[in-house]
Amino acid sequence: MIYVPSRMGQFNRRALLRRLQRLGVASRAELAKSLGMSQPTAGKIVDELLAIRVLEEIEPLETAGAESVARGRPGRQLRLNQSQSRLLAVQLGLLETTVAGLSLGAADADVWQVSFLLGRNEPNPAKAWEKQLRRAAAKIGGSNLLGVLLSVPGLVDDAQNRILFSPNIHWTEKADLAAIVRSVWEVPVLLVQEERALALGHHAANPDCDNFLLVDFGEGVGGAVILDGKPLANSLPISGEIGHTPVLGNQRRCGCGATGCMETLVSLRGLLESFSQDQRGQKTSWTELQEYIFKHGLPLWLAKSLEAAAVAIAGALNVIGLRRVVITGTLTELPPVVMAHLAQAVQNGSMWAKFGTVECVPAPRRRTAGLVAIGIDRLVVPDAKENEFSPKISRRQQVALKPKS
Amino acid sequence: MIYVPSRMGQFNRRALLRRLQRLGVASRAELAKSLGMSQPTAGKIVDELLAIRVLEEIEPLETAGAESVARGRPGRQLRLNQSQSRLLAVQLGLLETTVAGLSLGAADADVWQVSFLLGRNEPNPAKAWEKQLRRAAAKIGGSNLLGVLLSVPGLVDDAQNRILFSPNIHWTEKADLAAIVRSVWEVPVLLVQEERALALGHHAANPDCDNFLLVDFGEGVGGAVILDGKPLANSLPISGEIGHTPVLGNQRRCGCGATGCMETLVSLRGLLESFSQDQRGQKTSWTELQEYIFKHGLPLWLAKSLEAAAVAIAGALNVIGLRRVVITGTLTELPPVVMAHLAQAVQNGSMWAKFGTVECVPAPRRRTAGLVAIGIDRLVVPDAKENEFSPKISRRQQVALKPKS
DNA sequence: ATCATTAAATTAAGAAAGTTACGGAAATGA
DNA sequence: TCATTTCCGTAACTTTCTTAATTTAATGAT
Repeated sequence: MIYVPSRMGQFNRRALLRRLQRLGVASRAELAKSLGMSQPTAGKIVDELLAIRVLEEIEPLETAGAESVARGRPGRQLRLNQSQSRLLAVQLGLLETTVAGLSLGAADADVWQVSFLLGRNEPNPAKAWEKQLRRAAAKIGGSNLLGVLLSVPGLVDDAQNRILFSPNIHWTEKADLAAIVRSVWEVPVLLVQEERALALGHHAANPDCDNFLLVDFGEGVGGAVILDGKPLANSLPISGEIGHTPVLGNQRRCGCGATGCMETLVSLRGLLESFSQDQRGQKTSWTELQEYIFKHGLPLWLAKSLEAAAVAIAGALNVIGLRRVVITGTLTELPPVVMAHLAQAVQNGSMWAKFGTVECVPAPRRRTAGLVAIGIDRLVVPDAKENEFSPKISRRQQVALKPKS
Repeated sequence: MIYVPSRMGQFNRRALLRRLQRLGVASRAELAKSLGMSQPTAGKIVDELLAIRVLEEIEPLETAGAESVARGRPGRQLRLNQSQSRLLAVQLGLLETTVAGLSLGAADADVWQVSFLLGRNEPNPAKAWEKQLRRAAAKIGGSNLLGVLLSVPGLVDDAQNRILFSPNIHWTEKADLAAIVRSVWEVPVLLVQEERALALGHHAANPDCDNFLLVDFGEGVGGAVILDGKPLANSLPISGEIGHTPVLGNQRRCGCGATGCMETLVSLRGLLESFSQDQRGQKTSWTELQEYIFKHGLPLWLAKSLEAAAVAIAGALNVIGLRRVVITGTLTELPPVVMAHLAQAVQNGSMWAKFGTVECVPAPRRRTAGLVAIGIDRLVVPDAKENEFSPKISRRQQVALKPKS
């Protein structure tokens, strides 16, 4: 009744969840062996997670499909609970907001259940958004939820769980989005930077790909870094803003207020602007650009723009020490020659290329998978962060917060 | 006799050492409070570190200078042992190698005790180096050593404790430097990337500066990142190679084999080359450049070169999420207008500048302090790395390594 | 059919490293 | 001289891990 430490081994618990997410299906014994922990420990953690319905046991019938030449007692196979939507994903877009229920085992491509639009000239956008969100909530329901993951473009201040800066959706900077969402569902809410979700989604889909830089091309250009399977983040709220790396000689004004940002060249709008200029000011569209490249190959302006992007990417690779770039978004919709040119330019600027290969590959956006990964990491395991500098941090505080006896 | 876990709380031990290094002098109670651990725990760790002479207690006489208005029993003040050289630092330079004994409490500017040169055209440089090193060892001695820290330029593969690539000192790539040094002193040897040592040294001297990018200008241009007080490093051996970020439009060949690297413009040689070109091919020297800038202000070519460097720096800041750059080396020896221009250019390209200030400050090189920090972290606390993914990693292996009973 | 074999899961016992609680030690000030 | 305050160490206890032993559930051979 005196000593109230943090809950039993969150590290091990989190590690086990991550490993199970990676393996898909595994028995207690497999988990224990692959994590290097003892069977009793893995067993206890599994029991606890089963009790709160985060995991589920699979009937042996389901897996009987695989021919099993096992010798001893077969392990009871486990997986993340897929039977229930325990998480809700909300994606805030430029105009459209989409909402979906997600099971912990979900790792599919993005499938949204409900969506709504917000008028551009809404007088009170925060209020309007909340109203629409309530309507969506009524449609979707959501019982037994662990929490809501809110994917947002722009800078997210993790510590404050607020949006710091959003050049395209300014009203979100003032509004407390997390509070609004919490008022609707009354469960924990996490704001997640869009690109971070994408990067974690890619990681979930490619578990062996543990270190990479993801760059997403769309309205803007944003990035996120995964290091040893975990997002690169520090105590400062900004990261991954690769789109705002300046490009020497570029004079375009950026939405962020600066001049010469890389994204003014290779964002959707930037590309179309360049294309239009190249076509003597004619109005142009995305499909026209696709066709143009398909017919005439890579125009000079695009090659230059890609090289500018590659410089920023290669710089990031060199400083952080990476050898893999994952590209998502609009750029992957253009003919392959575009990605090829970008990849070559990245290769040319990358230190790693001198010792091996530097990969630069396109990939689909897997926002929901990334949100689920974050949800599992931050919502399933009850207790909060554990800082290496004070491993047993906040025990004292916990005593104060929830006194026992 | 069955359960042989990793030694008692390396995390806490390391944390306590780091904190003491930061505080300089502290009592057990102060350490416990500032780390958030209980007094008995801090006391036990301190006792153990005193026993192996890593810490020492200070006679109250020494500290009596400070007027103490303390109320209760005064704490027994502790500090890192300064009475003995427990670490040896070896700095491998382009031609010169320098060796120094360091006490754990040392945090002064670099003071080397012995140095020797290696001829440029040595037929067997590794052998010659070893011979010279033995002679230096005879001079310096070194008893009761915890280990040797070897600062090297170029890419270090931490996992292998080997040099991967060194454009200027190629022979080190083939030779196993760690083995050579170990054959001389017969204690653990750690290879440390030069810039990482500098960054940790800056951190040791400025404990409140927990997140920054350090860029060192010299023969080449290298960098290192400190995140939350710890060097940014992942499982891949390369990082901090900011000097090899390509610069759009730059056609100079770099020692690394690529074309257009930023360091071809702002390294010592790069600056002099540009200066010489600007002076119509006249041969020039560093002091002449200093005087020229002092007299005529910033020449256009230098402004352009600085802006190119700033782009690479700003890109790194934006991606990693930093707001502070520390500049060391040759660039800080030029008139202040140089740093001012660089700082302004970094500011212009940095995302953080939109929410607050971005610092870009010169600083002295503090190699030894950084090496001591690494030594304390990796040599004093016996057991090796602890991975979050398998918190109890290698316990089983330890049983195999040192069986008890 | 029964039993040995094998591997998974559980139970039991114990070690490590933390915690709180308490008491003695060493200073100051009334 | 004594009350007060703070530091430090000891004792008892808690959590969470471990190893070791046992039980359970399957396969294959006699």
